[in-house]
Amino acid sequence: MNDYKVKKSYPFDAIEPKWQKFWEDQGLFRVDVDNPVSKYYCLVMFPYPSAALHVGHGRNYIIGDAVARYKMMRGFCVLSTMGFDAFGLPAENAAIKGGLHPKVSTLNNIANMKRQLHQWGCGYDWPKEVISCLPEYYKWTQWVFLKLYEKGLAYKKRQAVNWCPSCQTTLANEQVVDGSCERCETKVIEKELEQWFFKITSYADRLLEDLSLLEGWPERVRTMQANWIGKSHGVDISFPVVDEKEPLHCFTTRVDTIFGATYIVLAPEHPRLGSLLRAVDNRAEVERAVSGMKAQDIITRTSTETEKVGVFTGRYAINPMTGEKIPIWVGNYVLMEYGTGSIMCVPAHDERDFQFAKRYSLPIRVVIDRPRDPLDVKSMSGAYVEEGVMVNSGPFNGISSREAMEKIADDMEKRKIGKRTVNYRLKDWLISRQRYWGAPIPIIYCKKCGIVPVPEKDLPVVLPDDVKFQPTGVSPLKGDEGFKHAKCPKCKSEAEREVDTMDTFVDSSWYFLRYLSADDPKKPFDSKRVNNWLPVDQYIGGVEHAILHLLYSRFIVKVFYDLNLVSFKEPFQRLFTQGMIIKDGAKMSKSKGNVVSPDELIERYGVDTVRLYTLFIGPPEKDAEWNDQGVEGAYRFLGRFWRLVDGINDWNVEGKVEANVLRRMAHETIKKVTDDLEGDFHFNTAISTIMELLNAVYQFRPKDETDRALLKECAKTMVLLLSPFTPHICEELWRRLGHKASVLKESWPRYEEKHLVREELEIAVQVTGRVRSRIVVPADISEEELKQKALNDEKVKSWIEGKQIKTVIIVPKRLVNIVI
RNA sequence: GCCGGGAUGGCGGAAUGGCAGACGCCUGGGACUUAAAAUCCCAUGGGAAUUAUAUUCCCGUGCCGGUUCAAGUCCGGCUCCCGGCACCA
Repeated sequence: MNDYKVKKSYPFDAIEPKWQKFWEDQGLFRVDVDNPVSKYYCLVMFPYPSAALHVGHGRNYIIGDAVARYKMMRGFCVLSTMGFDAFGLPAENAAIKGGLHPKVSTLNNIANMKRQLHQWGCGYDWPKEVISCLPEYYKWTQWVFLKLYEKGLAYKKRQAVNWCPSCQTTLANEQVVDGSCERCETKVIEKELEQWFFKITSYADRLLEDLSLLEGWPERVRTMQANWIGKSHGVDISFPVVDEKEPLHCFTTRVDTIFGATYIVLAPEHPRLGSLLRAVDNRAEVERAVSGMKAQDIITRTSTETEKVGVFTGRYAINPMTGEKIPIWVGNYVLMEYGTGSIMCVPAHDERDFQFAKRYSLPIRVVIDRPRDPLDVKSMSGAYVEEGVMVNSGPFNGISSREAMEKIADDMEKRKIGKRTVNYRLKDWLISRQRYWGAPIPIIYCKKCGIVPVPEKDLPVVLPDDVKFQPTGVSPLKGDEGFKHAKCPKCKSEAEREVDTMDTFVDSSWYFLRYLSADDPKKPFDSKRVNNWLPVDQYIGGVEHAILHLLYSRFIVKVFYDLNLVSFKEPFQRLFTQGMIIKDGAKMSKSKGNVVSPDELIERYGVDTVRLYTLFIGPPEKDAEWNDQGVEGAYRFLGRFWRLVDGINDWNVEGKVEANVLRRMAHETIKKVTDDLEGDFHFNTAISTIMELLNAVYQFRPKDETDRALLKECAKTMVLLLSPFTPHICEELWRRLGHKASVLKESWPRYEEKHLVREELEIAVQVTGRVRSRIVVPADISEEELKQKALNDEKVKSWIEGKQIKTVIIVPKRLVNIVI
């Protein structure tokens, strides 16, 4: 920032705090949730408490606040709430590095964020605030766990995790850099831990089906969710194993290619592997290769770029359709998480299998052919994955592969060698975290009674404050004897607590219900209230949450629905995902050092300027580049606006704009702004239309009382239209225009159709698609007259002279195209 | 790699298949001023022709091709960039 003082265009520093206090004192954002009349639940994704908000964060809250204010003016009873997703890894990591206790730093951060939100003029029903790291909240997160446990939807199983042997801790995929721990660079290994899961897979079908109910969601988010769930139909085929009783199961979506299955590949983690290798001579060698594959991370393994590596187990299976003996391999590109962890390989018709077969010289057999251009194995450079005609497939030869898909499945089901199944890519939700700063999982392990849930009356299982944060990576809870010690709720004997905490996504999967009963000590939420208020009318947040958070929230709500706790199937009626704010080509973040602090900007220009620029910067669903000079433009506009409405402007221009044009523009502006707010929240175009209106007003010179009344009407309209975006200046100007009540209590301006009508239109005249002239015609001209007028235009004449006119296309109110 | 999205002047962006570049920024010029700031007005995609200084023409929406009277917009094939990928939230 330059050090000279800018002369203020208007006294924002005096008016902004004044109106913030006014809204707060008047309780304009407080809602009596038991008496909703035309309710509107406007929800912004609650944030993780970071040290200070930058202008990139601001976009989310400013959009939410603009929507809430607009809906209030439309007469809705708007509930707009705020809370904090306060558990999480960064606060704990900071504590380990010698920083403050997570509870202290988190609550400090929350206090600062609340100061900033207030400073931004964002109105919330603060008494309903929720903070997920406080026992009053996480007591009920634990209750959610118990409900899922009762329903059989929470279970324990062994699962491989990324483990750093030096830090003695679990790592997220993002903490693994090139196979090593990001902190100490030790090689990361796979380790199996007993962990808690939520059975989201049993809701896979409903989560997929009900996407069709979500018409108010962006199509891309629905597509991403559908792909994430990844439903596929196929056949589970039993392959008998030579010298074994138990067959191997392979799931395939391409049963039509079964006659071309020339080998089988197992995932390195496949449970049958140990027994299959028992009697194999080079067992040690094979196992070494297998552990090498396990060391690769998932992203590398599934990449088609990564070299497919494998090892032959020395064992064989039987292709149940051909009766052939086919080898069983282990390969890095097969994942235990998907399907059955073993695949039948058809190199001629699957790209990955093709690469693998080439590398290890495994047989390739074409079973689906292209009739026009038959395939030849010797010359194939890749797999043929399209449909075609069956060949080399015994009784199925000659029919189409599509038809064969059904016939072969029927045949296999009849002979009991295969079964049609549905498979999902979606995995169960792993909720265990070996960390301190999260809600403890309410489970007790008793030597006699086994796994015993903590009874509801004993909740919350309180997170002990007095723990040691050490850089060993071991969860502080694990070393806390006082916490670990518990009495079995059933038999009262000595027992141990679960020391893992829950994934923070559990906290955030139900918070929108808690807002309605934030201070209720007896229950997590009130069914009657949530049934009145939900689904959320408008949910607003970052597109980075398009899959996980939204899917988990949908899942938990469906579980509550099944428990008769709520009467709605989906939590969020409409979803808006806003884009990120970019600075110098990268996402704004503290670590990249490209953050723009709102505090300085607010001091210099006032918060309405920052809000206006944030909304004007671009279409809100797209990423946008922050530009400090653009802020200046927003500030200039507000100064112009202020001077006009406050009446101190004595512009001395000729009246270029006529009264009837100005009136029409005013009504067009109301229509455009309203349409933008009712549609996709394109604040940028709404604001630019208001700017055009202001520019026109500056070109208008009132001549008489009628003109002055029109001018005043325009001023009033602009104050109301801008008030959701820049509420402080508008609240102030509204008073100066002589009104007593808050703009929020005012109703949204209406436009009149009769004022939108134009008397004359400018029509473009094209000659074979190129604009050659423009003509002004009466708005009610007939097509024939228009055509004649176009043909007789001087400029047009010179282009069509001596040419034959093929046809004339007329687009009403827009153009005439003369095709020669 | 897989899934989703994007690419338009010097910059952010605007455009129901129908006049590309609204609005804002930057820049240049002018008015006001002792001067500056602020403010107000005008110009502003690139190239060319004419000097009649107003107008005309040509080229332009990441790249290659197609459909159409007409394509930033639709179709096919690429390139590059961004988000998510299950322990960041």
